[in-house]
Amino acid sequence: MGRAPCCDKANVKRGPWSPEEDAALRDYVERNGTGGNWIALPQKAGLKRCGKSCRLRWLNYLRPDIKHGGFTEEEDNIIFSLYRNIGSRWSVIASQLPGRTDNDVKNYWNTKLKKKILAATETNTIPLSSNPLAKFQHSSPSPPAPTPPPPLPPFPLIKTEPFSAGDLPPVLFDSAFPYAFEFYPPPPMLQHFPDTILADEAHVVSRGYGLSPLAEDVSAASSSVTMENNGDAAFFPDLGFTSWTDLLGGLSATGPLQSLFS
DNA sequence: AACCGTTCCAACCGCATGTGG
DNA sequence: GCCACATGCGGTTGGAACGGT
Repeated sequence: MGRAPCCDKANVKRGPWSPEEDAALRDYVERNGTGGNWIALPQKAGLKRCGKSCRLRWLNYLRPDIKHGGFTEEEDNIIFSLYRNIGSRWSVIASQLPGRTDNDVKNYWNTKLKKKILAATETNTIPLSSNPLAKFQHSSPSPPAPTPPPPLPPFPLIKTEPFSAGDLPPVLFDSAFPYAFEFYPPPPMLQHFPDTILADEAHVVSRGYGLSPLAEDVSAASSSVTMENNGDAAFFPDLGFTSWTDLLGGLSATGPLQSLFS
């Protein structure tokens, strides 16, 4: 037996919302709030819609703080950096873009930003090594590898215990998202950490959540660097890092990253 | 003007997760 | 711990708008 549907599809309207429906939903929510119960809301608001549909319409379109219109260069950078670091976790990415929804960000990425990044890579505006899409690109004229590498585990893993501001250096802490990443496998820059590594904005999540590994580099890094948990965060004793202070003390930032460290 | 292919985004779907009894 | 239900989330789709021929 399958899961019961969230509503009776025969008796609910589907498809695009009319201005009248929008007005009814907006009026109801502004007067009464959601009441924490979207399932009951459409009936109370006089709408022949599924509660799920109402929720989506409110969150993605009707909310007063929604920002409509094109994405800025800064938003592009944030999406790019976060996608590279955490993948398609659109709700997390959207939470860092005031007024944007996960649906917005997802659509924007799929229809525009992905192509923009691919184009930038092809014109060398973005180094291939920094491109989260590099693995999808052809590397002509060399033929594809005969055996594809095994799938990588998801990364980074996010600790479930929240941090407080004092636990981490400011560059790695944001009160809106008080979690640290436990890198698994370890970020490849910890193998080499050239002085310029952090000058590349793409290597650091814009809001300072963590240092990002590259999928393409991960398997090599994981085989040669060991990692251990030191309290709440992951460090790399083989490389001489035993704390965040050690780790950050060995790194320098230039360009757009200077503001994060100053 | 008509047709066709592409782009874009709102909306849907189903699974995952959270929560209360 | 189990179950039922509500909500959250990411992937996918449908169709309107747009541009080219």
